Amino acid sequence: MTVDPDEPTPLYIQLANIIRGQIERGELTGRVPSIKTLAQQHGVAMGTAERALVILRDEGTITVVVGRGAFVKRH
Amino acid sequence: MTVDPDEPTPLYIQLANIIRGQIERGELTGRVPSIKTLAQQHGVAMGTAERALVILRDEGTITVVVGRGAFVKRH
DNA sequence: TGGGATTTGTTCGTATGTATC
DNA sequence: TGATACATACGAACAAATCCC
Repeated sequence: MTVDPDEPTPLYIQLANIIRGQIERGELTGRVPSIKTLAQQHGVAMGTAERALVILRDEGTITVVVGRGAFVKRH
Repeated sequence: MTVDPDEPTPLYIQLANIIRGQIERGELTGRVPSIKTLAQQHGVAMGTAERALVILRDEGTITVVVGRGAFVKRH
């Protein structure tokens, strides 16, 4: 499951949706892959991957620590 | 009043603060200057000015319409 | 103490897309 | 049609925080 440039939905929103889905299904726990890794895996720019993390952070799905990475929040 | 690159506060936040202040003091009503104009006036990149508008939009200070511009919200 | 690697954050410039006038 | 304006995306560079050795 990855991003589709032909979809009308912006790439950074698509990527946020994908990651959120993985978290909700329990496929992704603990540490979220780095921005660089996410960008490479999905074929997008790092700036685009970063925007996806901002969405997930703002909605409370993950916590982000500069220099360490992003982590899935436990409720 | 403009932005200061030597301040630790990010430029896009400084710019958002400046515009919000102008709105609160009644110095800025109706239409907010375009992203291009804001960028030129404050000596920042358009991407930086755009991020400032996103902040003001997300906090409900302005409304943004693609192709038209940004507008101060009346309460 | 220090240096290097990793990672997120900010900023710039540019290009393209989409909507409005 | 053309001009204007916001939105998305890319690539690059640098800063700041963290971690490990």
